[in-house]
Amino acid sequence: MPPPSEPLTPERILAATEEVLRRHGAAKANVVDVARALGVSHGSVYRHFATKAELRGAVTKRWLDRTTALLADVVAGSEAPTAKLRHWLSALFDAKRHKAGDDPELFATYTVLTTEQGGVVDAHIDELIGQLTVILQEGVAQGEFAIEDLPVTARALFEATAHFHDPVHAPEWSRPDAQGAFEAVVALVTRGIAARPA
Amino acid sequence: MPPPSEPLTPERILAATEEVLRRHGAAKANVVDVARALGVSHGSVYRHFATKAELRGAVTKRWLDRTTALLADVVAGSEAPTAKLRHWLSALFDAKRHKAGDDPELFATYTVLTTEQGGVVDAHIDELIGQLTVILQEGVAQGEFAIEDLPVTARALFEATAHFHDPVHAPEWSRPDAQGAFEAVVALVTRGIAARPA
DNA sequence: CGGATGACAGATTTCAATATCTGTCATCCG
DNA sequence: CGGATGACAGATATTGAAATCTGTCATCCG
Repeated sequence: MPPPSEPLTPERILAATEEVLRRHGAAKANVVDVARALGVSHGSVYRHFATKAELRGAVTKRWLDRTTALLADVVAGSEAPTAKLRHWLSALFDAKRHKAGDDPELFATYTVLTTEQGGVVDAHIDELIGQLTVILQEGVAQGEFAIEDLPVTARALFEATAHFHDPVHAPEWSRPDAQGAFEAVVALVTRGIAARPA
Repeated sequence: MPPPSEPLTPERILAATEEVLRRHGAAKANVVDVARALGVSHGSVYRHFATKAELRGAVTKRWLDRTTALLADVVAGSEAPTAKLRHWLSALFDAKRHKAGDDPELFATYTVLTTEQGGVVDAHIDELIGQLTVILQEGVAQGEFAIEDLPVTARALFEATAHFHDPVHAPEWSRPDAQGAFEAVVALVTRGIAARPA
């Protein structure tokens, strides 16, 4: 067992945990394996994360935050509000669909993680709805959207498109008509918030 | 074992199966118990249903058809299209919410059944979307709705409201803000199909 | 003779013994 | 002395032998 060449940081532990999850799946990934991958005893891992659940929660947050960051770029862009909203929803659907389709095993692993880490997911969802709120706010300011209650509408938009981002619906994302169904829902909700021509 | 007082019909078998499912749950319900409840041998049950899966599928269909029938009354009513659409969506959400909330164990049982009986559920969904299509059709005819592709929009409406009828979202139906969230989504999609004032 | 029966084989589930894992902490090491 | 270690107790998961269930069919009964 070679001594660790670098100091043991939460960051290194998270990277190793991701790797163990990728290799062994959610059910068989355990703390001892993570420690072994790092060349330390499992007691050392517990110095940085109080429980296995906390460790898994941190990895889950990391995974979700990658999508949040991706979408933040869309929010920060300079498109017109309607285009930006469509872009944001497409980017969300695309990101999820690719995660699910490109590596189904890994996606299944993270589906288990998100299911057990409800709080982390709730925070992630709140962040996404926050991004939506920003886009809607811009649209109202520029006269493209007519919205009474911004936070409520942002949440409604998110829930109305759940079919295309909630992992429980992942099996349906690979259907041939998924893209068409997505566009139909986007068209529906987009019209739902559009300001009527003055 | 008293001889059956009435002839053994699919109908009687289904009623007995429902009862066994209610008593024992989806995991422990078995064909022998159904037969015992009817006072016959399990071989006799297999004369009417080829497999256990077929029997469970038939019970599942029955359960789903009760909701379909309920909603058909709304479709057959004489409300104005927008009101009828809201009424139909409310009735669907209410029916599901009550099934889930009033008897959680039974709901869990049928959740297992619907999960394993994908085809039966798909047919049920197609029926519901058919009902939606009728309402939308009326709305277009009466000038309340502006819709390009009727079947596609009907499906989009159904998917946009999935949060409030898909059993995978049942845990969220008992949240205090569920009704408000529902109304927000309904408002959103209703505006999305409304004809613009001429 | 048409329909019900129950013994049966193979598939599935249950259960308890066994093995592994989580989380703690007294001890060790640089 | 701060951080790593690994032995340990209780919790959780695995395993395989035993029990139950599904689906068939030769036989029986009215």
